[in-house]
Amino acid sequence: MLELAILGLLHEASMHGYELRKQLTTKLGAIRAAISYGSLYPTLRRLQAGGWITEEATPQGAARAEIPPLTSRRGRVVYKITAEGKERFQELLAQTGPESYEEPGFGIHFAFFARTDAATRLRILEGRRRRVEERREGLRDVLSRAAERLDAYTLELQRHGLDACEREVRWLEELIANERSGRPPQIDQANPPPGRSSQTETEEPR
Amino acid sequence: MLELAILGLLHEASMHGYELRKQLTTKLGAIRAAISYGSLYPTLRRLQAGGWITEEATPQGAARAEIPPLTSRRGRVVYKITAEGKERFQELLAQTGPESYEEPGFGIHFAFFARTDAATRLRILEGRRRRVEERREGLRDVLSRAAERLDAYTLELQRHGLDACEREVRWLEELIANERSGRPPQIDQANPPPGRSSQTETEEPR
DNA sequence: GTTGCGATGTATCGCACCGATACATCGTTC
DNA sequence: GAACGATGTATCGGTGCGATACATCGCAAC
Repeated sequence: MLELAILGLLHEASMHGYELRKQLTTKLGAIRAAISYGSLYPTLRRLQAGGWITEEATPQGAARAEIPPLTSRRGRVVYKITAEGKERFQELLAQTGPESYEEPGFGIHFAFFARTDAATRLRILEGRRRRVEERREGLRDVLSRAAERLDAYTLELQRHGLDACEREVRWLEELIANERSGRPPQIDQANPPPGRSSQTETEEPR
Repeated sequence: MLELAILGLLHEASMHGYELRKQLTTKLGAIRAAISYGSLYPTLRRLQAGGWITEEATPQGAARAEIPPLTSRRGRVVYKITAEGKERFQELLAQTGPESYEEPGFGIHFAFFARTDAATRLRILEGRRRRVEERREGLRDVLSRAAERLDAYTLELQRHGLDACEREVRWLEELIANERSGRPPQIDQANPPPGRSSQTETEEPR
């Protein structure tokens, strides 16, 4: 799941790990607190091993290779998505399985909807809705035959959960209606979304 | 975290794994879909190793030890909490750290509030509120200086997350007010919560 | 002036938990 | 009689997290 998010961000611009984490935190702030380095770096390693991303030369140029003997001088490592990585990103984007309907998978997919085709968007939104409805029904069941002798606090928790489910279903309904009406939010102000086609082709080094 | 939940349920009654999972699913249904066996059994193993729980004899009595040669005849294994386990449960219940303010820790603690002392309840509720408020502020920041050039879908996600935060803070406020007024939900109908002090002292075997 | 602190930055380790899978029994339905 | 779904125990690989370590830089306090 993290792979999708990282490829998505690196698709927009090359970055080093620290920056990546910050961007992930704001982009996915609604669905998870903060990405741990214990997840980030191993995932970067994995992506690198798969050939989806590569290391770029550091801003200081050759400096990094020059001073390995003492203190090892670890410079910032800038990661860049490869052509295969872009393909992989598209593949992951279009992939809809059960994990696209659960958190955090749903949230991550949703965060990249601007680069997802309309059919996939709809499939994911409907899949998610179904899931949340099931969850909602489960909670309703427990609450109705509350003979389940659950204490008041536990019941309160279920009530709050049920409320959240109902709210999310309504939210999803709205989004689905928007999608169907062919009026998705897409670009509202002035946001050329992924490609940044104009200007510099290569990232300026500092 | 699972340890707390399992000890809590076994505190109420001895059970085998399958039943435990079902009960966990309904008790914690509001905060997580279903507990995986890949979590449950290792945790039971861990609890057993720590001496917090023990295996009870299976209903069929000696049958289990008799027929190991062929087909190994795996019977149901009933787990029972020990005296040390009850102590451990109290200890975990009273323990308030950062993980008691995050999901899923918060939800699990909350689910056992009926057996938590009032001071701890209040501390957890306030800690949680603080956390959610921080999260809310973070989302507000991102949304206000939306110059963060996030696309419309990502913004919609943040908006939904912000809404959920605001709602939860209000919910927590209410709960905290209730706690302070000394009128916690506790036992509303007729639910003698943990001890089941009357009737059978030893669990009747089927 | 140095000292100490917070931000930037890379990285690993152990652990908790999940999803998939395997295997076995039992009762009911066709 | 066999096919299926519920009950039941258990493991395996993988993902992600929290804690921790280490290093640099700029700036504010003393």
